[in-house]
Amino acid sequence: MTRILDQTEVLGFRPLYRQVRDRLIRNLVDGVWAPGEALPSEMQLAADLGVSQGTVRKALDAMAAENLVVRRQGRGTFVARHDEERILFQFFKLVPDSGVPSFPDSRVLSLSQGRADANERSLLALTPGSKVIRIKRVRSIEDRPVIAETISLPAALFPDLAGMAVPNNLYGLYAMHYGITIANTQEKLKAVGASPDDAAILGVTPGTPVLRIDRLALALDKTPVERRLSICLTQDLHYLSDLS
Amino acid sequence: MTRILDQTEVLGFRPLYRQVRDRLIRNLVDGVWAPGEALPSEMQLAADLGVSQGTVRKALDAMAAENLVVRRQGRGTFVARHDEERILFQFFKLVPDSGVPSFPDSRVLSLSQGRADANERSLLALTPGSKVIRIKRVRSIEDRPVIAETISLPAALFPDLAGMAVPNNLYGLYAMHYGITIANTQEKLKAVGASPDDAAILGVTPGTPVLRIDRLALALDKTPVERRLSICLTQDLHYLSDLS
DNA sequence: AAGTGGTCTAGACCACTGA
DNA sequence: CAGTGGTCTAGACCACTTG
Repeated sequence: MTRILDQTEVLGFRPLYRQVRDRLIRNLVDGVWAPGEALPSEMQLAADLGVSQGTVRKALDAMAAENLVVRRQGRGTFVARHDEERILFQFFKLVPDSGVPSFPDSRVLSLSQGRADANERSLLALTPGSKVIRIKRVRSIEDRPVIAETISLPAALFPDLAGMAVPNNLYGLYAMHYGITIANTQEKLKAVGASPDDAAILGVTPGTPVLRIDRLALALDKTPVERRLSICLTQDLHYLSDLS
Repeated sequence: MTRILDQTEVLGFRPLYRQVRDRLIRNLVDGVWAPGEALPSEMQLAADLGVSQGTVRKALDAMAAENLVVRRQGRGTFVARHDEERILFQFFKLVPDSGVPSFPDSRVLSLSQGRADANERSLLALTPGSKVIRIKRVRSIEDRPVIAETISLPAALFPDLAGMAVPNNLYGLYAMHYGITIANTQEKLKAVGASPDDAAILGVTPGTPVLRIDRLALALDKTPVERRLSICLTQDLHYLSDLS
């Protein structure tokens, strides 16, 4: 592998370690290294790319900060896996008022396919007429239904999904069967009254105050991949947000 | 200033750059450098502390990642200031559904002092009988009241606060007059129905779904400093949470 | 031009893991 | 024990700001 060149001319300046990082992320997107697999060692990568070990280190440290890889002293650098523990820690912010966070069970209510509506088109960057897969499910903690969830996926990205068993941990499915890694999510929260439908699903009266979480999930290359609308009962739960 | 010694013996290993970081944070807590002021240059600090420039750099980079200092190429490293722009970006997550975030105006409804209740004692780590200052205020965006807020402060940390004008930006006041820098906050969100009191303040009917944000703010040294209970109307606003 | 932080390199040594 | 990532150092050069 030959050395990457600086391109100081136009775009202002892109540091070498940035180029190394982008190149390694490209490899992740392309599935060169599978989730859970070890990357080559720093020395190896440095030799391959024609840069110093320190530069590779800086790129890998940045990727570790983005939760794309996990580094373990004495063992190596590994592609981050989308197992439940990681999802729980990274993306699932609803925790019981007293007690430890736990991954909720889920039961699928319906799975259908149709034309994307205006909202889905805008969020998922789809063209008019594009199809989306919609999954509606209810999630329970300690056997009590607490989340009614509607998930919209671009059908083009997920062929044959309709014929598969829908697992509890969807992000694991995206990674495993479609090679799509969710890297970022953006969530917009509001308090609203429960609609009759959602109220029925959750076993409360319509109009009950519920937390409405509108999540958009992006892949490694910033492509929008999933829109998820969650209606949450927060009687015994809260959404935990740490800022610093 | 003499070199800091490793203390590998007991606690397992504390890297040099960590010790440098802790030492610099100690200086921030002690007010050696005021907010907005420039720290000594990397070379200067390295000479003072008897370590290499690279080690100082790593410590400062870590502090920049924690938003404690701001580094500007060609100018220097500055103690982070608690001006409105920074607060807006760092701690204020409520944004209009369409449009740019803006800092809300606020009007104080009451300011009183009393014994901390059980909840305040537990959150603020106070002993029974400790006094707290309570501020109740309403905050408006574009002249519409959208947040009813109750703030509890340990009276011991904020002498004479009752006699001061309460500014819109409280964290600026804490920093300026009391030398207390808010470094982290933890927020717990729930959807609830508005109480009669809050409903009256916000101009809605009791029971209207509102977002309840229970915030605990910590100082640089992890001391709990402020508890803030915000009741928010989210008809035209949402709470924005970016995860990665 | 001088001074700052930012990048990149090279090399030594340390801490941790697993065979 | 060899191999990995983690720390620390020293030095060269680059990009940016200010005078």
